[in-house]
Order: sequence, then C-alpha cells, then structure tokens
Amino acid sequence: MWLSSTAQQAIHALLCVAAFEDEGPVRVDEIAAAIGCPRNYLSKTLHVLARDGVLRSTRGPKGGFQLAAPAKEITLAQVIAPFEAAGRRRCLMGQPKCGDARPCAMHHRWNRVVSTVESFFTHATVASLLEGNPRAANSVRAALRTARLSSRRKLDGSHARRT
Amino acid sequence: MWLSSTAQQAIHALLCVAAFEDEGPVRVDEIAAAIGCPRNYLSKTLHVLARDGVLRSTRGPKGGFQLAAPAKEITLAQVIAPFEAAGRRRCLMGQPKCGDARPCAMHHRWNRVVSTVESFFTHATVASLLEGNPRAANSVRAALRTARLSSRRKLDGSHARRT
DNA sequence: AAAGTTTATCACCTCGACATGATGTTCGCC
DNA sequence: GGCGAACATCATGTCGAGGTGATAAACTTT
Repeated sequence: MWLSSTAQQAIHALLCVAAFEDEGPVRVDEIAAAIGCPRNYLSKTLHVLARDGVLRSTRGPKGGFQLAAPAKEITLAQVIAPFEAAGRRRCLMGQPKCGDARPCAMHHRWNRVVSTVESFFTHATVASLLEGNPRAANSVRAALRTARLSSRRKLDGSHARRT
Repeated sequence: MWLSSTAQQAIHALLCVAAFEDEGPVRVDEIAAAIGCPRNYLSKTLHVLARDGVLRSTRGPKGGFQLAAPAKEITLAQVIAPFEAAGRRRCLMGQPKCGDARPCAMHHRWNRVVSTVESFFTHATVASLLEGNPRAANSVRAALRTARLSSRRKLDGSHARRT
C-alpha cells in the first residue's frame, strides 16, 4: 500500500544488493528471481537508481549491480524518490493553492502526519533494515542464493558439465 | 499525494455538503462546480457514499445530497474507505506473507507509521475539519454560493426572468 | 578479434483509474 | 398526468503505470 509497486521493487532489490555488499556485483536476473518480478522492468528501475547515484552498474561477465555508497548512507527516501511523486503534493485534497498561507481545511493536522512518514523514509537506511532484522536479512540472502543455484543449473544444462 | 483523486474529491465534496448541513440538500452540479471536477464522475462517487450510508440522496426538484449522520459522527476513514485499498496491504514491499509472524525487513517500524496515519483518518471528522478552520470553511461556502449563483443565472437565461 | 555475458533500450502491449455524453429513472409541482 | 429537475447508469474514450520480447551496446575472457 501507498508505495507504487515500482518503488517496492526498488527497495526490495536494494536489500538484495546490500546483503551481498562485499561479494561483488549482483545480477538483475538473480534479483528478479529472488523478489519475483519481471526482469526487464527491474532492469529499467535499477538503471534509474544507477543514474541517481544510488547504485553502480557494470556490464559484461562478472557484472551486475553494486551499492554506490555504504549501505549505512543510503536512505529509503533516496531509493523511492524517483518513483514517487510523494513529497510534492502534500495537500490531502489536491489543492494546488494549499500551503501555510492558504491552508485547506486539514492542512496543519495532515502536515504532521506527512512529516512522520517522511521522517521514516529519510531516517531508515538500507543497512539499518538488514541489521535490525537478521531473520529477514537471512531470507533475502537465501532467496538470492536459490536464484544463483538455479541459474547455475540452467548453465550446466546448456553446455554440458565440465567437471 | 497518497489519496486517489477520487478520494480527494469525496472528502472535498463532503465538506461542501456539511457546510450547508442545515440548509437542505446540495446538488451535484453545484458541488462539481465548486470543487472543479467532472459532474458525472462525482455523481458516481457520491452515489457510492450514499450506498455506504454516509450520504442520503434525494431525486427530483429540491433534491440533492445530505449527510446521513451528524457531521461530528462521520470520519474521514469512512469517506475514503470505498476508494482506497489502503489498510489492507500494509507491507512496504508488498509481500503477501508479511505479518507479525513473518515480518519483512521493516515490518515493525513501518507499522508504527501506518498506525499514525490510520489514526488520523479514524479520528478526524468532517465536523472537526470545518470547525477547526473557519477560514477554509468560509472558502468552501463561498465556492458553493458562487456555483449556485451561476446556475441561477443560467436558468434565468433559459426561461427569461419572471420577477 | 571472436564469443559469450551482462546491462541498456526500443517498440509494443495490457489494464485499471479517471473521465465523458447520452440515456434511464425517480421525484416535485402545476 | 405531464413536464422539468435532479440523481443513476451505461457505453465508450483517454492516459499513464506496469510489463514483455527483441535487439543494441559494453564488457571479459580466450
């Protein structure tokens, strides 16, 4: 709820990348498989984050996506910013004129609520999420490992085993 | 932001109806003109609220929409409920499994934020908005009066004046 | 330099929210 | 009862978010 599905994918994907922060780049296919979303669409999403300086992408073999900064320095606000018009139109009734000068009927009270939400997103970092929830972190890692295994298996199938 | 434009219209329209609570029904055309939204679409929206027991509609001359209960008893939550899937999917990452048992990485912290927002909507009543903001209430009333005047003028134009 | 792996991007599709115009339905009033 | 005022509803249209498959571009390895 509230976040567009694109923004949700972005957050989820960043958790995946962060979970393997020091093991090199993570491929789009792995992430897409791990979080269950279309590969090409996720590629587009991650590309945007790369342009915004949140991720770094490398093409070719051994390529993939990495964090562009330590996980402790990446806030959720940065991650969802490109995909949410949120923060712009804060008026509950969509009135363009609404502001502190010409407040709509619920401007002030609503503003307090909005601040709460915004402060959640600006204070929560990718790292804090993983640290605070070892169980969830593990499940992210597990999902990615599974994805890696099955892509291995696919490779083995195509050009036979070479042991 | 956050509320669908339909829900925004619903809230705005209810303020209009509430502002004229004791002066009889308010017509869709007036409301639509006052808040600047398509008449037929608003009609559909208000009809839903009528089916939900928030409004009462009367057809024919002297008809229109009235509150089905005192403005003090109508919460914003009731008003937006039919137009927002909100409250169902509270998981930030859209995971269906996410709950207190199998929390996603930010389930608990996010839940606190969600509660804040929900409590805003369940505690704010239509009456409280008008009372707390006389200025905004007046501008709602003014907009509706203007709409009424211009529809009068249209009538006078069609079947001449009869003074 | 050729082959293979990976991201980047293009053209296109689908679907639901929002919107519109015409038409039906119910009412008050003469 | 018949007219006009108002809500109710239907068929249809528009538009952007989300999604897909094919292809291009960049990189590594050999």
